[in-house]
Amino acid sequence: MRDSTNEVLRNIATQGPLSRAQLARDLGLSGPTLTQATKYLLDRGLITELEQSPSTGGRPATLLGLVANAGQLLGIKLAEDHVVGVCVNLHSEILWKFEEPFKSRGEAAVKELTNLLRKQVKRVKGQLLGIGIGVPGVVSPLDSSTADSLMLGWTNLDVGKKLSQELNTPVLLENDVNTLSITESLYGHGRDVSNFITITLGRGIGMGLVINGELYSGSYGAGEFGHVQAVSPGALCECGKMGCLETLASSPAIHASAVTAGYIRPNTSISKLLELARSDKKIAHALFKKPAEALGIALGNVINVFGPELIFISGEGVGAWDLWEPHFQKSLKASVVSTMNKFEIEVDPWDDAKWALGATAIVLQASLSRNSNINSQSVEVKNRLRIASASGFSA
Amino acid sequence: MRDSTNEVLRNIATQGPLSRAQLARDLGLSGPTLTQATKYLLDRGLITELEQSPSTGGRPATLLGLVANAGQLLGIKLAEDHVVGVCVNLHSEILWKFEEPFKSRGEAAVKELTNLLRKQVKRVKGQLLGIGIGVPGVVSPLDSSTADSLMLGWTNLDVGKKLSQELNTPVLLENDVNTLSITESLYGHGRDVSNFITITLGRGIGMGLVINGELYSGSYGAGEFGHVQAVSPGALCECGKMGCLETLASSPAIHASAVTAGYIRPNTSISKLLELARSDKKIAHALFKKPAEALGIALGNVINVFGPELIFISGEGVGAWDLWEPHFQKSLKASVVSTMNKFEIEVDPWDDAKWALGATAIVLQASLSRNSNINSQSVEVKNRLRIASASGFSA
DNA sequence: CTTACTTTCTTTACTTACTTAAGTAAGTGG
DNA sequence: CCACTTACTTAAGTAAGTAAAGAAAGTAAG
Repeated sequence: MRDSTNEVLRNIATQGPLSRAQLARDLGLSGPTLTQATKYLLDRGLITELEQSPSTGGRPATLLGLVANAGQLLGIKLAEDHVVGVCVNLHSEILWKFEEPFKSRGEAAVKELTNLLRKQVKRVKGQLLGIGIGVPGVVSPLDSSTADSLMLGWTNLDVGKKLSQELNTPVLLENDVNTLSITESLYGHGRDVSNFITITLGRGIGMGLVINGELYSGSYGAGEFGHVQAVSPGALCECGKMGCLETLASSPAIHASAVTAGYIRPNTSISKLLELARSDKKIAHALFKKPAEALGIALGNVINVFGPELIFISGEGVGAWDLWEPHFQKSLKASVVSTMNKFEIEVDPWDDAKWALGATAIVLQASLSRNSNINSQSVEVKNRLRIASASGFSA
Repeated sequence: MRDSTNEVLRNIATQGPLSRAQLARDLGLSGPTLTQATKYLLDRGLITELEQSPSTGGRPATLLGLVANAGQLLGIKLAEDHVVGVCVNLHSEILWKFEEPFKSRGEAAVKELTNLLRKQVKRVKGQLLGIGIGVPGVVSPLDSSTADSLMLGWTNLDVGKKLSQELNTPVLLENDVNTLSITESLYGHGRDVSNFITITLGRGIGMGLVINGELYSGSYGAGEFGHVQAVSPGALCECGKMGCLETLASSPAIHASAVTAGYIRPNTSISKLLELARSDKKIAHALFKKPAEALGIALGNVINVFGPELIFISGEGVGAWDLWEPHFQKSLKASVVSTMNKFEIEVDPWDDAKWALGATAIVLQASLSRNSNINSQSVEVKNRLRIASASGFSA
């Protein structure tokens, strides 16, 4: 297959329906090359001709769009006690969702997950391209298979390989914040931005980095934003260090500080705590000023080094963003050097299914990306997309 | 010209003499392709056949090396009151050096620099590929021509274009810390490392980032490490913010704190100050503990986010590294998360000519890099290297 | 000193992935 | 109706790679 075919598919998938002429301009290719590439994709049923766009003085362009049912993807979000998942088509339209209890700790975890997913895989009608799993922890960038996660109680656990063998389907793991970053980079505002940062607030504080349009994974991992030192001397973090940002600004930390101050009892829920804070400005100030300032300074420092165009803020913690924002904005402004003060901030309302949706994006990314032939799983996903129509299932 | 030809030239330039067979293995190309590519480069006099490497059981390999005199480069380091420069051949051997007084402030600065460089350009025998200039400040990544520098008193000054027109030679500007990073990435320990960080200590505190083997310049610049917030509330920095790392750990800041403490008088030199600190442990402790700890924490936080393999520490300030190190190492260790604690640190002794040498590296980089066709200057440098032998000057 | 083997490099013939050139298709505006 | 524009197709050619085969230049063993 031609190099360009992949680029064409990628552009149609991410930008929506496009004409051949437009694709040629975007990709810097000649007309004939596009005729060739699109013929290949049309033959295989991956794309289809749609309506014509109105003429601009000459022959009107025929738009080409992705065939939604040429493939389906499963996206999973793992938590300590449950699993959320979605099945989507190539338009990233959710076909169905599921949520099941799951114990991530203990010997039987992988087996339980296997059985749970086997049920879901059976429900898929058509070509299943692969399963993407978002993990709250560190995933090896080499194989997208082994995971370390404090939250799940996993140390160097090769989940992906086992699942993939048992289910006979490509399985790709990725850090859950990174899946969110890829979603933004494929579909969100990050689509036409080459350098941006995603941060997530919640039980932990995470960061995903997109550099030159690609997810950055560092040499030994990246984006351990929750464990930058924010206060000195500070409290002991579960990572073993002192004064991490998480000890100050994670939701458990804020909850704990409210308990210590006597505003709530230890078993009061987070939502009750937020209600209380919204009803009493003094309490809001006492609970959120320090964390929000620490977050602003820490993020400002990353911006000074990284010079991004865009910052996404997400995670379950953004439900309380109104309480963070004033202090955060002030300290962020004060810590960023003036030449870099041009970035935009986008706060994304949090949604449980969105994370699972993000996990499907890593599979799609693998099938579309230029340089994702690193591991066997990605290659297999690509192959499945190519031969989709050959197996004769498509609508 | 083939895509591979550039890769071949790049590998020979950076790795030293190599055989065709070795290059084929390194680049993942077939024998015929290498025969073709090397024939092109040999015809043009850019490379030459050297001695044969001893046989390993078969036909011995013929080594191919860069022809030193196929091109020459000028590298300049600008300071507020003087200019240091070197002329090197393609082996990066220094042919001659110069140092001249120069007033960076005022209307006449560019004209003075032009005249000063014109003299040097005339001294070059052979093909001058281009002039690289390291600037203590921010250089626009778009054109490698306009510079902002507090230290030189320049705001948005388009130096490169004017010099290039007057001297009829490609001129590339780059931040001086970045030139150092490129030097490490081309010739130094950073050669086989894809993600590393360079920091410099001195009048300011700088940072260069190499990501995926390429210099990272951010969307609005990058590496403003001297202006991350290290202390709150902190002293006013010349950048207008409060509590920047530079207000604590730059050499003027340390000097000032020694004056305030009454150890020295305002006009005592830095070297006298270091003598004093080395003779009295208490003074060393009082002057260097806080800055070194702040540096350790700030760097640790960057490491947590970027996960690099290697850290270079350089700049005129490393002359006092023995005084920084103990406090620095301790706080760095304490702030980096355990999974990323695998990086190495290399402290580079500082040398005035090395910075100028670094400036030549950006020109060489432009002629060798895969994707440096962004601006006209880089393209011109490439052309000059290609047609070098055609003009019939070579040895 | 021949013979067998290894490794390096070159030549030839082919493939792939594009291109340019020329023409067809289908609209617009005078 | 006819010139003009824009979109797409067909045909032929080119650039840059590959694979296969062989020549060149060494080592190792009998």
